[in-house]
Amino acid sequence: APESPLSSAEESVKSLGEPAPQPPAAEPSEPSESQPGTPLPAPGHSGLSIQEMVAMSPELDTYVITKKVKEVLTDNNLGQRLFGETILGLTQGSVSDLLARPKPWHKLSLKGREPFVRMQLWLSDPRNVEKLMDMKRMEKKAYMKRRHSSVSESQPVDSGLQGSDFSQGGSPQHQQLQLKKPRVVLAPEEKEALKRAYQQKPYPSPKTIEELASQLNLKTSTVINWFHNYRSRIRRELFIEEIQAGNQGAASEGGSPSGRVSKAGEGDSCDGTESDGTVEGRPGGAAGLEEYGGASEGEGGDPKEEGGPETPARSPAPQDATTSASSVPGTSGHKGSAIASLFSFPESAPAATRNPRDSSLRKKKAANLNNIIHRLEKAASREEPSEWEF
DNA sequence: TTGGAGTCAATAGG
DNA sequence: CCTATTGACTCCAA
Repeated sequence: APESPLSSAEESVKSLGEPAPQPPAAEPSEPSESQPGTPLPAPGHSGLSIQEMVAMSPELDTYVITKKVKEVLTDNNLGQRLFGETILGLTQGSVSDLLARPKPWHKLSLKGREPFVRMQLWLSDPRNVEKLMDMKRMEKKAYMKRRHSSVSESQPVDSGLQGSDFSQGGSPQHQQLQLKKPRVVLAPEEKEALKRAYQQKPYPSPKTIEELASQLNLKTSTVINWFHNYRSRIRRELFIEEIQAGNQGAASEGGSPSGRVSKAGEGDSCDGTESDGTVEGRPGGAAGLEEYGGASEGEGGDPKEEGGPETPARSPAPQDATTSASSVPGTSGHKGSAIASLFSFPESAPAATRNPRDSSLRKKKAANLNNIIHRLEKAASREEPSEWEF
């Protein structure tokens, strides 16, 4: 068997500065980066680059796509690493995240949509699994080979120094100095404290951050990063609930028990001691305490409905969950233009009516509200307040 | 500069 | 091995 003639390029991606050639045995050390150079070298056939396809891609149902991908991968014992590296050009962790918490299409940036377009393309490739399995075999073969040579090398019970083995490729990486930054791991209590601080003030001032840092004995940058990450991840959970809400009737064929994404939990603000009773099950009704710490207040509390910070109204076109057959239906009139496969979700849209928001997630929305408030205050204190257009 | 979006990559569990 | 989590980084836009 020759080998995979597949879109080859697919992986030659990242060419520059990447240790792509083979699984790193020795670390490539410094992460430096040369410039991106060719962003996406893997257009595959049919001319246009992925970016172009992303640009003209119709709205895709990220939830359905990831669901399908997960199914195919697990059914065939293909790992996220392999899939990510060869098909998406992403690392395992990123793939895991993407598959577990896909953001709705309309909330994704152009860049963020790329992986989904690639997934859709992959799903519509009749030989996708076959190709990946080939890759898998090739990797194993390479691994075996490598292992062998190294074994034979270490066999000689020589005395003396252990010659550092050179990973071929001859990068000069020398001693890495173990200055590899140990990776901060926040203790559960520290996280608790930070979460508590977040509930009071999702957007702490530099001063507050400094205080938190010193109180918790953390670097300022760590606290800053934590807030960035936490906000970002909270936001994402909101998106997910949004998707699930819209994608109710998911009764696909036998199989996926559709894992609940709920996680919730969170201790309440005041005093740590998780008073939490046995809140079992669902994202149960959380007490929606939403008082923002200090700062302004005295709102003329009108129970106003909160409006999403953005995208006032949208019509995600609820796709039917059970999207069968990935292959492109009749559409294929033309010489396999890859784009066609992006339009493979013909089914008419059931156009369901948005049902009232579910309960729960109150807390999260509160944080979101804080977000808005924060911006308003910020705007107010700055230059001419005049227009608060939203 | 600040915040958001995407990712990476180390690491914790299976 | 594999997958999930998560602190840190890179890019970008305002």
